[in-house]
Amino acid sequence: MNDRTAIDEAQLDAVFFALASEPRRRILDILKAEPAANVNQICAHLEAEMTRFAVMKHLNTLGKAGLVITEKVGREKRMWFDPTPIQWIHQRWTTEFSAYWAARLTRLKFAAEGAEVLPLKSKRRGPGNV
Amino acid sequence: MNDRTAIDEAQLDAVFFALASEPRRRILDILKAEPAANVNQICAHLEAEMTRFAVMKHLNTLGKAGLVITEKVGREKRMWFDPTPIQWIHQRWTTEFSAYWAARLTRLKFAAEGAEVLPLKSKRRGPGNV
DNA sequence: CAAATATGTGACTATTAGGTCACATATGAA
DNA sequence: TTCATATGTGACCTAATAGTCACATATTTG
Repeated sequence: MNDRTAIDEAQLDAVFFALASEPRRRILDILKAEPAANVNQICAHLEAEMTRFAVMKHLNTLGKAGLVITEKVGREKRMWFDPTPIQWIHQRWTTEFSAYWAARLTRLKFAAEGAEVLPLKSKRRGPGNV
Repeated sequence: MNDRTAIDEAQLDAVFFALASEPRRRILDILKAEPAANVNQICAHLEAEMTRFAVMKHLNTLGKAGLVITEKVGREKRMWFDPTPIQWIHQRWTTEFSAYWAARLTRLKFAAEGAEVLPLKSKRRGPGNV
């Protein structure tokens, strides 16, 4: 396999969703600064804002996104930040999107020369689109 | 100002949230392939899956994230994909996270040599954390 | 003007996320 | 065994999202 370029859309959803939360990004920052931290150690940083249960839910979300890996050690759970999913996205952006940026310049130049960007010929149903 | 490095956390939330949806990413793809498209033209690509109103809500979400810019032309609204917010994130990842990747290798090497990764000395309240 | 087109708004429902809590399990230590 | 620690589970409530629809506005065209 080793298919590093194929990106599952559902996995993308999970990663973006996990990152779309300031508390969860904070948790990743904590795990970056304090690798192998357990649940309570992470909670210690967020005591003022959240209970242990909320933190556990966030950790679960991050785990489902593949951004946090865990290892059970005795009665505690050690956790690490895993940047692999971020590398996927990074790759997608540096390929697909950088190609777009170049093409975009071309189109803007084209539009600046006074041409119609796209002909308007939509044949939609009446108002309401029902 | 021209402060390209400062990233507002709320704006980050908006961008990640907007990208955490397969339909919204599809809309961005459509806008990349069809710049200056109006609402109905975008709807034409999603007719089977969504009504016009749902598409408008997604466009609104993308607009709040700064991923789509609009221009009113007569009675229609032309739209473009704006990759600027993605460039912010891209920058953050290529600086902050690449620094972490290097540090992580160091830590894994350290851990592999048999050392305790972190001393356990949490002094939390009893079970339930109430 | 009247009719068709392009878009916008507010209300509504169903689903889901965020957060808290009571309670349960698992492990280590005295 | 007894107790404290570390984590897990399910229920619960509130708020926010996704999607649909009836209706309204603005603009072009005949």
